[in-house]
Amino acid sequence: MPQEHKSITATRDERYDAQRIEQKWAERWQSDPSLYAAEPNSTKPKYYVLEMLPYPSGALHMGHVRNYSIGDALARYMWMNGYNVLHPMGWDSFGLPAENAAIKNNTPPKEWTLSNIAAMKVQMNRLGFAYDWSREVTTCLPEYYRWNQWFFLKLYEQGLAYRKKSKVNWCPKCCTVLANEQVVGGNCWRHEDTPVEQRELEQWFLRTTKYADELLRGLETLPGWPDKVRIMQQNWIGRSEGTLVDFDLGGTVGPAGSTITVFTTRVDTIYGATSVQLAPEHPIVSDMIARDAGLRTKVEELIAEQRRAKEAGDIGEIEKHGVFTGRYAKNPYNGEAVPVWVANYILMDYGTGAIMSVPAHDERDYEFAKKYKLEIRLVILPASSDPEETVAEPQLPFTTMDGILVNSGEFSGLSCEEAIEKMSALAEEKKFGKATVTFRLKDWGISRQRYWGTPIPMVYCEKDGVVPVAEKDLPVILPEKVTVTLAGGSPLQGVPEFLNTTCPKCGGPARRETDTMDTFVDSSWYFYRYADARNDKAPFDTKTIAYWFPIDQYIGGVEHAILHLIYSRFWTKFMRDMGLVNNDEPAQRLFTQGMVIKDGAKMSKNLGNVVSPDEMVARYGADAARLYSLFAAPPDRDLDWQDTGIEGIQRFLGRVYRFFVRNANPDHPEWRKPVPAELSSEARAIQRKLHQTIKRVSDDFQGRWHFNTCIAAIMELLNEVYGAEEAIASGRVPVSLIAEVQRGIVLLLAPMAPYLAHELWEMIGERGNLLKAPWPKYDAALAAEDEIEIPVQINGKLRSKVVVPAAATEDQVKQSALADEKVKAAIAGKQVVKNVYVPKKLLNIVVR
RNA sequence: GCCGGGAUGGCGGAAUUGGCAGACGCGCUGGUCUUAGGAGCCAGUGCCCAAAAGGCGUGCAGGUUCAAGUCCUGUUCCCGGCACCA
Repeated sequence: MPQEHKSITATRDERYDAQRIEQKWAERWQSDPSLYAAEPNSTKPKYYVLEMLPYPSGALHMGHVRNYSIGDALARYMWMNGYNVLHPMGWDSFGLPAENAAIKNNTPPKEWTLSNIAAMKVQMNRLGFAYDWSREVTTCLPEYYRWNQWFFLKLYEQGLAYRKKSKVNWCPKCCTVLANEQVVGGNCWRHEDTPVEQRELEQWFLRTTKYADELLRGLETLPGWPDKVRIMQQNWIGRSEGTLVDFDLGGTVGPAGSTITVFTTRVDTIYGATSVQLAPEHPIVSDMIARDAGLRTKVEELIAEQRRAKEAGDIGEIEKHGVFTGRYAKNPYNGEAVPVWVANYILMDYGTGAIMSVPAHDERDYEFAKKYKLEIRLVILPASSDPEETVAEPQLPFTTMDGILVNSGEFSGLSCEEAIEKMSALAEEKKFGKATVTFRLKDWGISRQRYWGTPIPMVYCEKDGVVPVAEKDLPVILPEKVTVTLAGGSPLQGVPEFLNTTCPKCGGPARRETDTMDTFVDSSWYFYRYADARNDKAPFDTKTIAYWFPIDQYIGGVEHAILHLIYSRFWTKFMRDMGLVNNDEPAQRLFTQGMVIKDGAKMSKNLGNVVSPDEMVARYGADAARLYSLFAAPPDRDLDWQDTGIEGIQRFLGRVYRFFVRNANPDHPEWRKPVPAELSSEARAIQRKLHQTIKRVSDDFQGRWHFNTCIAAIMELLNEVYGAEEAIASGRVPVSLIAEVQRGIVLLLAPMAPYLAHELWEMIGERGNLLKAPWPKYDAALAAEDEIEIPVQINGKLRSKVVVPAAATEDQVKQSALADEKVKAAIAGKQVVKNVYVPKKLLNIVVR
């Protein structure tokens, strides 16, 4: 036996040299920039596959390799299936790290960024990703960011961009404000150990809340998005239906008026309201403390407590404190005057910053009332199926909606749901309130007190106030000679030639806005620019967008589930309303790949478990690195990187290579002949496995995207032909079949290991472009088994297996089973109660 | 607290619809070729038992079913998101 396999022993010539092969093809591919270009006027169906663009930090990490390997496999697969594929790449190249590098190394941010881009582009090309670089987008260049400014002007015209003074999140490390979405558990999203401070600043906001409802409803039109992401966005938008109710204070307190409007989702419990609770920062509280020094001290304490809790990220666990203001407010439903309190658990930025407190039917109010000995009044009793039955007093607080109103005047006896409807209607009728909808989603604060970003195209004129820059004067160029520091305000304030300008309206002296835009503005629409990347008249041409959009498949990390993906959806809706695009949503399908981890933890410099893509490519080759990142786990799950795992993949690629070296014979007269219908059983087994493999790989590409099982299937096929090597060597397998198998392997491997696939394609004498070679089709008849093995269970336990022809009937299977020695022994002396036969799957004999 | 996701050999993972648990790969063991093997090739490898026969096995406890990793009830732990949201 060992002798027979002598020929499989590797010789020097058969060695798989990834570096040699990959260098050769990388050169060829780069010499033809049109290779991966999308066709402008194509009759083919379009397919837009997009991976999230990287921040040019200087080097790709394994998460990028994984993300882009998935996208590239899909793009290549779609090319092979005859689609006109758009597969672009770009650089999310504004942002703080460039400024930090500038401070540290005294390198201008632009220089640092562009050299990083150049380096990462080399990495991407070395990995063999098939991008249409003619559409490359670099967000930090004026050709791109001028359109950010243009969009800003459009938003401003429509009242969707506005300036307001408000409490904002401030990261002391970034020295800039952050959007709500960029605050993670009270900390900065980039500095996970840095608590965000609250500062009062005048800032530019985009009115994302205008689309709150549509952003929420739109999620239902996105079945191609992961449930997880949709649920996260749903929670983030936080729609809540409720009622606004005015409580009259009886006499004006100050500029904020004499009415406290509360928001409640449970107006049905209002007869149980025994106090009104105000957020410490409520304007009416400001009025009250203006005339009451004692109250002021206490309220300031509450504000401080609230601020501390917010900054520590545990506002949810704040110990409830409050203070009675000495005032009373009238409940418009029953005319009762209830005490007005200020409490540290009431948030100014949700609802109206004021609530009615119903201790009997709300956990928080209950806790507060217990502490301050406020009245607890039961107004809802649990619903009983039997109206005659006297209901026991429920355990307090009783918060479910499953109840009946009591002690609630004319509304007593109604169910909670009925009551909410009728009571809201009454409020509206009597003009002391109305049904309303509140959202958790806030407007997007986009001002950043940083240098390396898009200048906001506004000027401040002493005479005309806030004036937008004229469209024709765009772009407002970001100056390059700037001293970047991380102290006090935007570095642009220190650049007089930028700062000082003239008013677009009156021509008089004016000052430019020195804040720059959040970099999430850049990434909110970059994928539209790809479709028409060199347009200098408009951000893009609407007709071109209509052809390419929506994106067919977007692929990226789940960490963007809220931030980038909600802003992008907002931007699409605003552009649609402008008439710039026709689609309601940017991407039809979204795929979020799992993280790459090592030794059970996220890769990080601190842990020293970082795997470098460059090192992997140098040691194992790009194909191995790509294939392993597809093989080690299904793409939606986290991937545990194992160095021995990639070695296994490299071994597999070597086995493939050697099989081809030994058996490729394109000059053989039979190489291109059809495979004969009559085959030896050995040859037939290979043919069957080939067709089964084509089916399995195709199914996975179409459906679940479990590339790990695709690759496993190809490995099985290879193992099959290795097992038949002796039959091949001695001519019992027709050359035409070997040719078919080799063509099949190359085609199946082409999307995932393009370098080796191209090399082998050439080796087997193919001259056509593999990138667009048709994806192989399987023949169901050839994939079908002639004989199948049927497991035989006795009472549900596996006892034997019988081999029967694939077409065997139930009776035939039973007969062979009953003839089987093991089965006979197992049922000897017992009575067969019944047989369960699952065609082609299993036979279970139930005995007693 | 609420909302997702997960738990399968020594490891990564497979089992797409309730039908042979552990495909494929890693690791390990043995063999072979070799001056050598850290290359290649072949074989074995869930656990228990000396082996066979057999038994046990998909976080845990129950249940449904001829049949459960898969369905139902309860429960533990891990990961992610949200969190006095009124």
